[in-house]
Amino acid sequence: MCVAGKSSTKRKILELGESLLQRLGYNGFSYHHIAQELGIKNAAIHYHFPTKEALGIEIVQRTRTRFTKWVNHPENRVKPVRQQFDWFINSYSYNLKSQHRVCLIGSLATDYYTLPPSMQSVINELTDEIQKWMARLLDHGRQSGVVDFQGSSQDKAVCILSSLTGSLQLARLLGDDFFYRNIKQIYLDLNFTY
Amino acid sequence: MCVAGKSSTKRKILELGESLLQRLGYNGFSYHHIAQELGIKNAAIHYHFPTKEALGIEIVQRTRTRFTKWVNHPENRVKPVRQQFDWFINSYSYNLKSQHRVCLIGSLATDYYTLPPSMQSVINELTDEIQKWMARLLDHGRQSGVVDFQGSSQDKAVCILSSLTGSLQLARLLGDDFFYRNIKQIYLDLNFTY
DNA sequence: GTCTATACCTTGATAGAC
DNA sequence: GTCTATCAAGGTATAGAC
Repeated sequence: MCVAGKSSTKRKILELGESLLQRLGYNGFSYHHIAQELGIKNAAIHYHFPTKEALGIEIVQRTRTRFTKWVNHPENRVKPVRQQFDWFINSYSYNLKSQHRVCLIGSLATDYYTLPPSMQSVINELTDEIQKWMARLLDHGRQSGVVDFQGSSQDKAVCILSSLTGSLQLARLLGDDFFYRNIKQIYLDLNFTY
Repeated sequence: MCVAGKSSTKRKILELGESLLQRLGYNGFSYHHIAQELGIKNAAIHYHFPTKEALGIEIVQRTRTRFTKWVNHPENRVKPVRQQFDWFINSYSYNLKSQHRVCLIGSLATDYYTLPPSMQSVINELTDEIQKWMARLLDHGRQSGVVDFQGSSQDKAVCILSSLTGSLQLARLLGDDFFYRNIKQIYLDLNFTY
């Protein structure tokens, strides 16, 4: 037992599960993958997560908690738009560098209609939260003259989030450069003043 | 037997397989799905496609053939840039309208590391061909003054392809409007002169 | 070309000992 | 918390009759 948070094993399962989910897809990884890599048995995982669904939900909620915490942290809320934007972009670059993971949302989106409804719900909420945050950030940036672009902030946010999701996936087929080209173009099209 | 092309059943399997692949992912559909929906038995599918890998490859190659044929057709090659671009965009809209399919490439990209190497190859080739075509189209469009954008044609192509791939997926979570907002923004950012 | 029957494997999940 | 043992279900694939 671990008083302050999850037991070591539980945390390891969550982290590896997240990695596998992003590397192989929800239907592409199994408890066996986890068991083998952690040197434990199938049943041990079921002790921490009774069902695969339960594991999946906690993986998503963990990501959401991380995002919400960062975004709402007083220190970060007052950061320049550029810095907040960079932080978000970097989280995608991190995925690319970590064995070419695709983003959690994209991974679950392609498997969406094979997922239990409970998982569909949590991934919806996460995505909605990110979308709204990005639209607000762009709007704020434009009003303060830091960025410039055509159209509504929401449409621009949609476009950027989509291309981040997609480029992480296509980079698997066409090479890392595909992702970095996309990033470059995104920054170019935002006309940052500094 | 069917002299001019595939037997009726084989074609039905291919079409349904493509649909299932784009709706449920490569690891999310099985021969049982196909058998049930077509009212045939498991073994009948194996007669036409000895392995799932063989089926997957032919689905991808069919898509590639369709693309190559359209793009290289003399009639289409001389079409205005705008019309060629619209055709491509519409093929994505069609996926959205067809039970929220994601694009074939995006679907296989998330499952990429669980796929047999032979499938990885064909999907790579398809994607590369599309990417190059799009870059050429944008380049041609800019030189003839039909579109205007910042940066290289290749980077812009990467950005557009990525966002199309991603928005089709995220529209499953956040609604069809997500996809259409992306389309709107893409056109806006290209500054078509007509 | 399609069927029945079946082999074999992987998967998610449970029971009960330690 | 972790193990052994086991299960039922579902997956791909094959053999052979029709």
